[in-house]
Amino acid sequence: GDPVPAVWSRNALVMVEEAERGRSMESVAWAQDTRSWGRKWEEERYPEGIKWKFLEHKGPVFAPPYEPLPENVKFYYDGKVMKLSTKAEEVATFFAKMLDHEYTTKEIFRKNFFKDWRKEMTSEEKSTITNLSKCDFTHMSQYFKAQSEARKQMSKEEKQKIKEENERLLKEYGYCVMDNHKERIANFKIEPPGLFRGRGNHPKMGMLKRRIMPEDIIINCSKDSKIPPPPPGHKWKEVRHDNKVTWLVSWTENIQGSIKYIMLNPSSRIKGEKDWQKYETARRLKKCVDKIRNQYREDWKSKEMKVRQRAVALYFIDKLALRAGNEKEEGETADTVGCCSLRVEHIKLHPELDGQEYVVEFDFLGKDSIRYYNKVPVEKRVFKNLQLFMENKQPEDDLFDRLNTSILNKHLQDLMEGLTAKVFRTYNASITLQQQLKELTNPDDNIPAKILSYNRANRAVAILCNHQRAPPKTFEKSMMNLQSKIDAKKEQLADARRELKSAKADAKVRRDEKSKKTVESKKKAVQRIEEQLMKLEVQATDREENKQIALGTSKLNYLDPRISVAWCKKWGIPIEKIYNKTQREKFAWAIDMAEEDYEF
DNA sequence: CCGACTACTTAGTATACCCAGG
DNA sequence: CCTGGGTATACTAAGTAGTCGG
Repeated sequence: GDPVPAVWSRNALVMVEEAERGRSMESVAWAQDTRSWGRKWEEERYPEGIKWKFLEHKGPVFAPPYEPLPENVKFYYDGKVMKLSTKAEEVATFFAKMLDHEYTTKEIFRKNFFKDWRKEMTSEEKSTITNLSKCDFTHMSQYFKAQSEARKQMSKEEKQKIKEENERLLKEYGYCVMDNHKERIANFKIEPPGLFRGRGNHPKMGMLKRRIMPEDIIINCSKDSKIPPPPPGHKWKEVRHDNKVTWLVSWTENIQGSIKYIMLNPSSRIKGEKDWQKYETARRLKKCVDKIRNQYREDWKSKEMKVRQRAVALYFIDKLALRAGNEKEEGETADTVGCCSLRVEHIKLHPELDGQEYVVEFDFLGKDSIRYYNKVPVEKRVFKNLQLFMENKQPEDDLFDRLNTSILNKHLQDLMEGLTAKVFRTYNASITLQQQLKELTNPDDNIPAKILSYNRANRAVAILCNHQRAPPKTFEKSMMNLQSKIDAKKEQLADARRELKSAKADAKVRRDEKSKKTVESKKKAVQRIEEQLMKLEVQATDREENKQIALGTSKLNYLDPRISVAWCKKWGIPIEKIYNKTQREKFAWAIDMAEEDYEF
């Protein structure tokens, strides 16, 4: 296999040096501690399930306390001014801040909000405020708009002050020490209270997300570390020392009752190693995917219904990169599905469609309520099986009634160690990128054209994984701007060509050095403008093709970064053209280890 | 096998920020 | 120097998948 990337152990030293250059006593102390821990052990492997041996951090940063509105900002009920209690006012401001958003017009949102708001009211408020439609938040809303406007208009000095305060916070709370590394924490700030905004048609939208207090917080750190003190006058819910998990802080959220965590940044050793491992698992799948494909094709003929369903579902997961589709609690979340949870109503069978045989039409809402719509020709056996699965069922019945993700994953585990449904998405995404890069990269292209090819390869993956985005609000406008830039450039080019022509004619007559030189410089100018024009045109194509497709998600989560690094090395593309700073930090391990001949 | 619980990855959108061009 | 538009980052919701106890 591949060697362990040196980047993590090297980073540890770099981080220590950086800390030592810091001015505050605090950071010097940290640096010294870090170094002594660094001596304790060098990058050793841990026994199964152990995630770390030493963990020290400063605890979370809590949301700023509520600041009551100034006296002159009024709330009106039924046309009359009403002074709200602090608690009721705070919740009202959450609604007022969202007044322009479509959410606040939705029936469920309003109902949930009003119900939770009433819980925060005094008994007098409760008896007065009985109808949300009679509540007038517009003055509050205007006040907040003015506030954010004022924030934009702040002087440079004021903005600088805020920036410095954020930096201070980051420096103090944004890092932890895990073993011999000083690591960046991903989300050290606790989520502030507000109104829950689910995606899609979420039954809980508008509910009050309550303020998290120290008493809700579980701290996880090692016994021999400096345990972070709770804010004065408060206590932690619990301090534990569990080195079988990677999180530093957790609390239970009140909307779904699920646990939220504070964890490390993707640049950290613990996340990076896991990421690397993920792609290694996908590469192991590459070695046996043919066998697995043959196997599930055989299983389409099985006598057992359960086996047939499993085999058809796996075919979808493999061919269409569908998600596994865990069961969800009905009524608790938006109604979305993945492969195993598909219902009869989500597919249509067309024995023939647009000249193709055996077409399956998919139409369902997947993760984040993003619509998956696709017409796919399938093999006859798959088609016949689907007909069988749908026999005597209602639209709302499960398509794969004998199957769930746990059954499927158990089966996959037998086919390959560590294989689960999601590995297929990773595998197919990465292999597609590699193939597309081979196919689309033209060795004679210049760098911008090669990058366009890269983006097209990336886009093929995003389409496969159905990574969509709302077209940016400014899309049309920015396209028009770009087009007028292109037009201007074309005119400039025409001018330059005319000038070149006349310079040539001039040189022919004069036949002197000076006019020859002029021709040369005019030639250069034409070339330069041609290049600029081509760059703009490439940009326009790229942007148009990207209108509704999000490239970021696949780049960050599905594409083995070593493929991209190798491609950059092979074609002499600076890595900065492909990965921004954050991405380079996350993929430091890959940048470190991949050579130009890397094969996924 | 099931449901509850837990830990972790993947996801789109809102907002902050920065820099090119007027 | 200012502005606006485009990119980077922050945010947090919504998935996957494992474990455990009955």
